[in-house]
Formats: sequence, structure tokens, C-alpha cells
Amino acid sequence: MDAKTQALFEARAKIVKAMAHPTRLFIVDQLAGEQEKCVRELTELIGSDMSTVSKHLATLRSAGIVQDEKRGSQVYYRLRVPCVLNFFQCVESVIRSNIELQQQFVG
Amino acid sequence: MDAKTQALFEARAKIVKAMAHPTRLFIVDQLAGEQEKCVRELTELIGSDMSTVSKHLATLRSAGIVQDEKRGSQVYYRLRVPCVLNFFQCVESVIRSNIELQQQFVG
DNA sequence: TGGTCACTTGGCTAAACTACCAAGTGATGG
DNA sequence: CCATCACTTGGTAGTTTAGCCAAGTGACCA
Repeated sequence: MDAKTQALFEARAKIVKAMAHPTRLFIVDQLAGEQEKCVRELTELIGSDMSTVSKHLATLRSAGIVQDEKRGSQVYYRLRVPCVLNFFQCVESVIRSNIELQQQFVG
Repeated sequence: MDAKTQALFEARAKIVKAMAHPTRLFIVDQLAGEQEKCVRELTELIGSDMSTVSKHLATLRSAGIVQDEKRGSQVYYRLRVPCVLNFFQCVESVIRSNIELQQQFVG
């Protein structure tokens, strides 16, 4: 794999890695349904420390998946690229396919 | 986040995590173009130790993204769910969007 | 049956990731 | 102003991951 190809796939991996955590997927899912949410709202939904949520959001932001906007003392986050929802559809179809495979062994 | 939701997003994250590495994204890309490849072929393309490639393939297999078939002394891998290619399209559009954003700062 | 190829697995170390607490910054309300 | 809320950042300990080498298995060939 030459350096250029390497760089290309590292760039792609950065985006995918930013989604590779249950909490961050949950955040994306929430933002997909609700347009925007502030850190406190997300923190309440998730149930972990606000500092943890803030760092997850920073990860998503640095990958370009979400964008933030400060309004008053709150910071609102929203999805920057709607197609990330396709991720979910595909992930779900992998999961379904896995279940079907397992049922073949059972049946 | 209740236990059920937690479990759902952990299952999804497992799939996404399996793709969250440049080498594994490269493998998926290769398998998308070529139907199937054996471990040796992939190892030559990637250029790292075969044991490393084998472990990456095991990660993808355990997530249900690829399937393997042993023929003779070789093991051939192929994509199990074609939609993973949508991942790339979306990832690319995030990257494009990031570039556009950066050009706003420059321009 | 001995040697080689194709592959997987175990072991190990270095690096990356995660989550919490604690501390610091800004905006808001009394 | 002072307290509080909303948020980010630094520090740190525990866990996970990645890569290589070495060793083991199975297929194939001479």
C-alpha cells in the first residue's frame, strides 16, 4: 500500500473511528431525530459525566460529523452531514444478516 | 440510557468499530472491487505481516462484515453485506464537507 | 515423509482510548 | 459582585488495540 493510499484510508478511518463508540452513535441518533441538542440535554439522556459527553462531542466535531453553536451559556450540537444516517441502515442490515446466519445454525 | 438502548448501541458500535481502521477499510474496499481475495493476496497489497492481516480479517469476520471460505490451502474472504459500500460514499461526503469548511476559512 | 506454502493463534510491548474527578472559563440571575 | 449553571480541559488509572515474532496446523508437492 503506497503512501497516498495509506493517507486516503487513514482519512476515512478517522471519520469511522469517530462513530465507533456506543455513546457517540447514540448522540448521532439523537441529533438525527431532533435537529439539535445541547450538551446538558445529551448528558441527561446518556447518564454519564458531562465531561465525558463533552469529550465524545469533541471527537465527533473534530471528525466533521457534528457542528456546535454557542447560544447564551449553552452549546448546541447538530449533525453536519445527514448521510450518516445511512450508516445506521447498513449497520442494521449487517446485524439482521448476522441473526439470520445464527438462525441457520439453530434451525 | 436504559439497558436495552445501551445494548442496541453496543451492538451497532461493534460493527462500526470493526471498520474503524485504515487497513480494514482498505480490505473492504478491495473486496468490494474484486469479489474475493485470499489472505496472501491481501497481505501483499497491504504490506504488513500476514498475522496482522489475518487478525484484521478475523475482526471483520466476527462483526459479520466478511465471510471466509477455505479452498485448498487458501482462505478466501468476501463481503457478506454489500451495503458497506455506502459507508464509503458517506465518509467521502463528510471529507468533502470538511474540505469545503476549511476553504471558507482560507477564502 | 520431509519440506514448503497458507494461515491462525499466543505472547508481548507500545500506543490509543475511556471514564471519572477536579479545576478553570463564560454567561446568567439575584 | 457572588453563586450557580453550562461547558471544556487537564490529569490519571484501567482497559483495549495494533503490530511483530514465534510457534502450531493443515494442504500440497516432490
